[in-house]
Amino acid sequence: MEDLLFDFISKYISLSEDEKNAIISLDIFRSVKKGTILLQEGQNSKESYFVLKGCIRTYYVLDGDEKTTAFYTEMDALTPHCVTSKTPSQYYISCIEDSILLISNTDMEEEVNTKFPKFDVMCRTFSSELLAKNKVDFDEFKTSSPEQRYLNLLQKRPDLIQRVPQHQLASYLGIKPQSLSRLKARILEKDKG
Amino acid sequence: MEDLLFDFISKYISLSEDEKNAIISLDIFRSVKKGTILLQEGQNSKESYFVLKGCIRTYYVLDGDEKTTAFYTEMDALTPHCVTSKTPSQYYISCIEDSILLISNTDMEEEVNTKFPKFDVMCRTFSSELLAKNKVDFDEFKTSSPEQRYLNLLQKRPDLIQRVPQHQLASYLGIKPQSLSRLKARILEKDKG
DNA sequence: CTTATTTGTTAACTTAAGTGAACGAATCTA
DNA sequence: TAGATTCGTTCACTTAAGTTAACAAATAAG
Repeated sequence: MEDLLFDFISKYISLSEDEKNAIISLDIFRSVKKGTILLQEGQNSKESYFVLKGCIRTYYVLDGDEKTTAFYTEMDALTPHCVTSKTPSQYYISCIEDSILLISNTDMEEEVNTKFPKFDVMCRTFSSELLAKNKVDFDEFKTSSPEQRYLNLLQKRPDLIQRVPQHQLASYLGIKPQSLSRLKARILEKDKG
Repeated sequence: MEDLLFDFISKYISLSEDEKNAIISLDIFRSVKKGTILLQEGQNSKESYFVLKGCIRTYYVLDGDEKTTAFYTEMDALTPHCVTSKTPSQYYISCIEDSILLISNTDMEEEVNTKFPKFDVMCRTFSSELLAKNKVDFDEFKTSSPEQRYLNLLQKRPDLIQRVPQHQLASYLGIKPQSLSRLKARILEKDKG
């Protein structure tokens, strides 16, 4: 399982065996059961997540119902807003599949970054990459209709549509579950006709 | 005008007079006329922008019409996607008011960051802050209706509604200009009734 | 200053999403 | 495994956004 992480890191920096061992000795790999809530609304947390296997999602509870805003799957990283802002979290994070996560906390990161400065460089690169990606995703969302968003997702993350409950997928697409059902039926009709 | 920048920077790090002078000597302050196109679709650019005064917007041209995705006003920073990805830009950036911008390029930044390591630290902090902010904005967009988005904007960036053309504002809200007009009329009706 | 062009609004009509309810299928859970 | 809950879909109806067109107001161009 560590190999997955090191393969990922190797895209940014190269690590010596010593450095790899140092990371392993941090003991940050965690097996998390489906359904586990990693972060709750109102909570203050210093934990960041990196998904090695499985899927976690972020969601708000507004007027009593859940609004799913993101899914994180293999090789996705998530630093919750509350960690950077140091304010209570506005949203929940839950594990929707049995997963293997890398869970780090801010204090530990500072220590590692001091010990291995190139780690710091990697994180900086990674963060600006994520920012750019997030903006593009936002742009795509803004400039397309629910139907286009669904078709887009079918292209870019076809696995999500299979592995994620439809009602969660619906709010991720910014619509109601009934609208997603209808929209899918509409697309099927078009393909036939 | 430099003071605006240094006030902003002082929120992250403190600068000596020498360091301030070094920044000024980079000669990165630019006056830009309304209507100027800073970046075009298909272009490769290494320039990043920081708005000291005025307003710039990013927009795509899809099926022949403009889709505005963001407005950057005083103290907002923008590193276009093409700069980080090193691929041709998918969108345009234009100046919608006479503005004063700080325009830097990647090469210059590297030089400055080597000379003043604390600058590098600042950028890292700033970038992860922006990422967090961008995610929250995306979440808000996803979880709300066009009308809610408009009301939200009225709260958070009331100036935008005044200074920005309505048809650009409409696509920023993910709707057509006609829908924005209607939506505003609807809100006025409600306030009366 | 006059003419074009762009912009914002309104209106009538079409299309798609929201809402509330119903119902089988899948999935917990005891 | 029996009963309860959750989930996905369908339907009828409501509401709001998309579309096309028209027109006045503001802005730009000559």
